[in-house]
Amino acid sequence: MPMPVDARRNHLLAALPETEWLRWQPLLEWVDLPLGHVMYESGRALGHVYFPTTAIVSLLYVMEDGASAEIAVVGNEGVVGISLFMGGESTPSRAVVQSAGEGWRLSARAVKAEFEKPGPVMHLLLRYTQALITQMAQTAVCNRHHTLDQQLCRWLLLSLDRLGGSELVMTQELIANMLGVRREGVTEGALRLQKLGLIRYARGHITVLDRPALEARTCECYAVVKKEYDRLLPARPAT
Amino acid sequence: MPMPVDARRNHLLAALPETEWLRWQPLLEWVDLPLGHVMYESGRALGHVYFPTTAIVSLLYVMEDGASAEIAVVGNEGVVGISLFMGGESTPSRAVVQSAGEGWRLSARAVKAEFEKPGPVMHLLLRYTQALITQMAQTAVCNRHHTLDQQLCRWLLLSLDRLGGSELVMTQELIANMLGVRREGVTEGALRLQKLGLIRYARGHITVLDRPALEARTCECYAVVKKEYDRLLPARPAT
DNA sequence: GGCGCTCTGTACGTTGACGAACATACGGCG
DNA sequence: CGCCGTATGTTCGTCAACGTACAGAGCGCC
Repeated sequence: MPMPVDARRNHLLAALPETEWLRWQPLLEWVDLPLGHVMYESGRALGHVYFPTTAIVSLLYVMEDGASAEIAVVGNEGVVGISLFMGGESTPSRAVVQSAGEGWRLSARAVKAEFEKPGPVMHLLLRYTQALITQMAQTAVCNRHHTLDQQLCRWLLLSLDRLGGSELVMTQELIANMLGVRREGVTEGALRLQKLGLIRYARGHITVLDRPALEARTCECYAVVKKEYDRLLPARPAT
Repeated sequence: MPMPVDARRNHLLAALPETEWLRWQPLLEWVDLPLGHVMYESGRALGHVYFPTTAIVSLLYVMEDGASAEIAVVGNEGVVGISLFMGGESTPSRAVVQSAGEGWRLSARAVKAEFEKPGPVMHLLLRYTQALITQMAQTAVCNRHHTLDQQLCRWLLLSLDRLGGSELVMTQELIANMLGVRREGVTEGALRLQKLGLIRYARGHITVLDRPALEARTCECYAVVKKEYDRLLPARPAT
């Protein structure tokens, strides 16, 4: 088996029909995605789309005063850089690696060429985009109505889903940046969760001990998003 | 000129190249869109996409407890029902007519057939979708960081842009539902704006008197969204 | 032309998150 | 082994928005 077999740890790449997969293999390029790496900047045209395998990427908007808010999160279920095939070439948001890892990338030219052919690639990418839209919409709702505690749970669960495993490497400061809240707020929330025995953490390492309890403590937003991803992107539909 | 010439008051329909426009004309169906009409319901498959001409439509999410939050707003610049061509068939959100008016609709079958042909129709709809995504993202940011007053201004401006003119027919109660805030909060905000001479209102009619001042009073979110719509959907690119 | 409904205005206590300031504690490096 | 930087914990006053309750006020309808 050639090297890019690892690439199929990304669900979108895994969902490619065999023909497309064979055609894509030589085009895929492995990339290391270190923590904090800015994958694209607001308004800047992108050179590649990225399919994370082990990394998690946050799409966030940074305001004029420097405050930020996460809009959505992308992991091995998706792709970073949808504006390339959506036709806008750029977006007002920024993509930052939130959890270090790896991924595969495809040049802008290649992805556009693949997308233009009517067929499964286009439909797969569009269905993923719709799932991403749902995540953004639910983020808006959640920001409006739910407490910091609920949002923290949602965020932990979304990140967990995209990592596989039960541990995240992530300081409270970083989480606060992502959620667009104060670090102290995250500390208080995390403390409560720890006291209840749902998580354990220390200096940038968070372990989830009781996932069902976390799910019970979060708002409906998490379930809505999860359900929509499962509906739009069933596991390996093309294998 | 045949009847559907009015349909070109919708910017997307207006942007269609002549060939496509001629093909679409017989497929378009005029629809009345009365206030409060639910165009589609969470999770329900859609039968048509709608191109508003004079109506404004809110995409909103209604929570289990009945509270709601607006995710985006669509007027004569866009189309309601993107999930039809995105491939999901439905979304977890609801579309409600926020300001009565009219529009044109195209059957699900027709729009899918048109979208599948590689060419200008697909690119136009996708670029619109990306603009809509930006609006949703910015709504999330705005909900996180900005005051009710700022959001009220943003909302008025977005609605105004989609109506043309300076008057909206809209009670404060309805605005509150859209924004997902208390009615009293909207009253207080509107009162402040009125005292400053930026708007005038009475029993469900709001007139904007000083638009530049409104723009100065809102957050950056409005400008970001507006700029992105202008960038992605320049006026009549295909005429 | 008054009755009733809808829309708008006002008030008050509560609360979740903020901003700022500071206290503790772990862990790696010299 | 001790120092220092980063990570986490705590406190306190402030504030925007909430929930609730109720008071005018305009409009239409009988």
